[in-house]
Amino acid sequence: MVDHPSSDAEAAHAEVELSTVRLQEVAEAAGVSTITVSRCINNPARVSEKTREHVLKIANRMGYIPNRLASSLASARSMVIGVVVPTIANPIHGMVLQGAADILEPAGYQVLLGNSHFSKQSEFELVRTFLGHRVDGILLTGRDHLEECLDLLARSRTPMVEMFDYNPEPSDMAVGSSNFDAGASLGQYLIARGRRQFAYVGHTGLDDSRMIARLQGLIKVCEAAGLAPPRHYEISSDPGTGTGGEVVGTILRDVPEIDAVVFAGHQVAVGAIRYSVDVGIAVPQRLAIAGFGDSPIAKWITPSLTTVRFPVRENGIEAGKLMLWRLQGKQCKQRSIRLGFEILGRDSA
Amino acid sequence: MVDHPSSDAEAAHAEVELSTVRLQEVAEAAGVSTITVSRCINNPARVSEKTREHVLKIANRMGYIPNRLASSLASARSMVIGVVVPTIANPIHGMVLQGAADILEPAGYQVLLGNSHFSKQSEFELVRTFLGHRVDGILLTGRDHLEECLDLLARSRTPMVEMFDYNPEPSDMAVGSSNFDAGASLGQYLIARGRRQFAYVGHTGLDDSRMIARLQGLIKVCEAAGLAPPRHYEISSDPGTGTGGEVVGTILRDVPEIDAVVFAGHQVAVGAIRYSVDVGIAVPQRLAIAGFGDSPIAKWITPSLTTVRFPVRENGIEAGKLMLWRLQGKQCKQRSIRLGFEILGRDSA
DNA sequence: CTGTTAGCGCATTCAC
DNA sequence: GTGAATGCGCTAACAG
Repeated sequence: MVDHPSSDAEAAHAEVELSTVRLQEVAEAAGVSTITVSRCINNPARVSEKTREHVLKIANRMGYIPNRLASSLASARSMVIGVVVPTIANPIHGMVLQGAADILEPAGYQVLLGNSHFSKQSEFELVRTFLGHRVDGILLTGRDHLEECLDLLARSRTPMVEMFDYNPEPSDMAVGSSNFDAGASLGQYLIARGRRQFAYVGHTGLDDSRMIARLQGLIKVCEAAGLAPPRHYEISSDPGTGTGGEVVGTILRDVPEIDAVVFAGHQVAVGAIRYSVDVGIAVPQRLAIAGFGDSPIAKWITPSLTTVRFPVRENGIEAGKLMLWRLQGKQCKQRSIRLGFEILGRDSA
Repeated sequence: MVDHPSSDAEAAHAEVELSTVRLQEVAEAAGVSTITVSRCINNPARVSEKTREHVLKIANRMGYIPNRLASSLASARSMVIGVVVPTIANPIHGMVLQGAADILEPAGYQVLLGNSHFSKQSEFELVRTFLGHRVDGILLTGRDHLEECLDLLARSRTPMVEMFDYNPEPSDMAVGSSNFDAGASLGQYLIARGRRQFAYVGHTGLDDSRMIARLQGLIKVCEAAGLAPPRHYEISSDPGTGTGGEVVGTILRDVPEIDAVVFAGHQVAVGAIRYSVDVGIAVPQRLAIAGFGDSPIAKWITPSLTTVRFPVRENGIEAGKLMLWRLQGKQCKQRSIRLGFEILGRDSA
């Protein structure tokens, strides 16, 4: 082994070294300028086929991995999209995220993840962090955000999509089903089947406007039908764990006239069915139980859960598409996409 | 309004402008050097309390958001951790991810997400992408990876944790339960309860070593007990959808002697229970059904599913902790953490 | 405790 | 089709 300063020949063998090969080293090894190497990777059309092949072969052999930090800094495009979900432990949001990632990743974008834990304040801080990373776009869950957060977003001119709730006048873009309408439809369904006295069970401490919108829809149809407004209960269990169904016991003890309980989610509704069966509350004869959101368990529990199905994955997909359109300058399409929902009338109500 | 070139006074009012305030502008407005502002943010202890307060107040008022691309480039630390999961639509991996994020985010790290879709090749490409982003660490799912992938990881000297499978000799770090042992234990449990002829149902086209390890554990105990090895079936349904349970019909038609079916997952196992009940296969009298992984549905279906519970969220948490330790230079702890599992003997087997 | 100098690795803008 | 100069915004290392 001769001990000489690094030469082109050596550089070409650097594949066994650290993957800290720089653009410049590739350029030297290939006998071209740095910008040519850059173009071979980002703008192949603007380089002759011959040089391109030559350069790419060398880059490959050297194990060159472009430094996207430097690239993003210089070009002001990070190819990263920040996504804020309340939690990924809940499969619903996992699927939204999956939908968005399935659109964005093939387009060359990476997803930077943030969990708001259902807190608008945390959401705001995540947005700040994302802007620090100079993300090219941001996906938020729901339509209810801190004003400062929307302000910041607007001033930074970062494209933003609100997912999972219909919003006809989004601050930027939005996609989702109307949770108000979903609540109203479910209420109508129950009323049509003879229910007269409702309870609604939400979750304490969660900044989740969707759950509130569902209740408001329910309230509206109660009013319209001349019924008493639903009694509002809140439980502190984490939605998604499926615990907290025992609340139906409390409800019936409080207000025995109640003949229908609507849960803000579906997991807890299933838990409530299970609890009711265990303690001998006849579902649906004595008590109707319904929820929002669907899953295999909702279908397979006995009695099966009457619930509202939302096109979950589509939310992420459409949000991703909206974002891509904007990023590619095609601002032609609508800014707000309304998705539907479906009342799944099963055995529990 | 006077039209004059930007002055310090104006800069201090820039909060209504774009959030493209630079460190230098803050420095000028505060009458200090850029490095001092930098230190106020990243190393407050090395600045006098007086200047710090002064500078931070101004930075705040100007709506300054540090550019982490530039920061990362200059400091060679991105404060980003790349995480590869097969899919986030599956709550199991969602919870692992959640556990990891819950540890990493409070420590100031952001999670860059990648979906491998159960493909080792995709995993490799994601790792490349992550390295391009100069992530400070990488979390992978499972212990089976492309050799080139591990090579690249090692050469880049990027800390890495393999999650969700026990690996006594990880290429870097690892955390998880032994899926082999889990398969063996479940097998023993079933054998002890009189089962003699097994079938195992996996999923086609998935690079998932965990599912294979479970089968191998099962094979071992069958051998040890002098039983025929389990018949191996594969279904093409996406695990997590819960579809594909009809396979038990095929199995019993093929090999009527089979008295126990073990599913690689739990969703499909529940689907199989549901199917069996529907078509009149007596569970567990005629056929035992068991799976891996737990969820409310597994407990609430009738008959309830005998399955193996893994400490899912702990996987993510411990992986996050291992990563943090490494990142903070505390290499004292073990490189591999073994988590346990629990056979949940319920009604289906 | 604070400032100066010198990059980090790449892409943009203009030349040729 | 290719290259040279310049800067993206920040921090490391050293100086004072």
